[in-house]
Amino acid sequence: MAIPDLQHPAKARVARLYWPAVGDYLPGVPELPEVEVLVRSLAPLLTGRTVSAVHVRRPKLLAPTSTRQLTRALVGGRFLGVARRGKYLLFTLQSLAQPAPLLVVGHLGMTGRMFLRPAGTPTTKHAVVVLKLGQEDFVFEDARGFGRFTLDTGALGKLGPEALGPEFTVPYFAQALKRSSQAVKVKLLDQSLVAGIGNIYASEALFRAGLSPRSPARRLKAEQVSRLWRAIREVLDEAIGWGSTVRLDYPGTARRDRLFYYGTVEGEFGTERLRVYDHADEPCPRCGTLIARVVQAARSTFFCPVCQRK
DNA sequence: CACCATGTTCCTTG
DNA sequence: CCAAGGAACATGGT
Repeated sequence: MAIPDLQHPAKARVARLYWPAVGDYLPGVPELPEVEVLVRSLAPLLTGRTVSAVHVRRPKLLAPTSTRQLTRALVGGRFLGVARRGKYLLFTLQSLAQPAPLLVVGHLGMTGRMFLRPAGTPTTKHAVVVLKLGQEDFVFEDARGFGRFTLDTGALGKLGPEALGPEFTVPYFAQALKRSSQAVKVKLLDQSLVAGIGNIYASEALFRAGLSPRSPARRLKAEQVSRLWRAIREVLDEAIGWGSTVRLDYPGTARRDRLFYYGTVEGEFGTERLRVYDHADEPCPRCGTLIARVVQAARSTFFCPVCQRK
């Protein structure tokens, strides 16, 4: 299937902010590419910095770690690095409390954000954790509270291979899909099968591969599995590339957070990126047929009924 | 005001 | 034990 030209869409539109300023929330949730871009931007800002104090505003998001445990572990600690596993952020620190490097596991949930801001800035309404780093504060805020910031690493063990990693191979993918009668779209969201894909890029990958989201996973032919595997890597790689080419301004003022893009609202934030997600009843960029929206496993799926026949 | 959106976890059912 | 399906969680937006 010919891959439509993403860089020069026939009908250029302007995107809306992926993570707008607080008080201006729009649909959209961070997946692997957004977390990767965030990790790359946070790593140089945090590495080497020492935590002088910890303020916990919403202890629930640390569970099962207590405020006291997190504080004891982090105060006096020094950041060694920031990495990513699936949609999780991994912060490693040299703690005063123990000789071995300490791992803090973060997750943005649906509305989480992490950024640095000058020390002394008033705490925002949805702040979960604030780490004092001398001249600056590292802030994790989350309006809806599905995110995490914890010493508990249990969730990591349940993750399948990284979507962009060497262990996610075509043979592995084919084997994993063969075991399920569920729709392929639903399986793409299964973090134990492959880690990092969420609702947005699942629809995008299936569109790129020209496959129906409703095909039962085990019915895909070898050639279709290969195409989907390739589409997943391309879609995620491209999204990371877009994010990392954008200047990384951290929030503080509205309209300066330019990290992530998607959507169709007119604005000054860049060019439309996504081809089917949230585009119900708009023309398919490839054939012009109206994009359909269906619900699978209680999540919206967007696809072109013509380009993505069973 | 009722309902929607969403990632993850937990619970139930087969 | 596993696969599948659905509820629960939380809360701003519509």
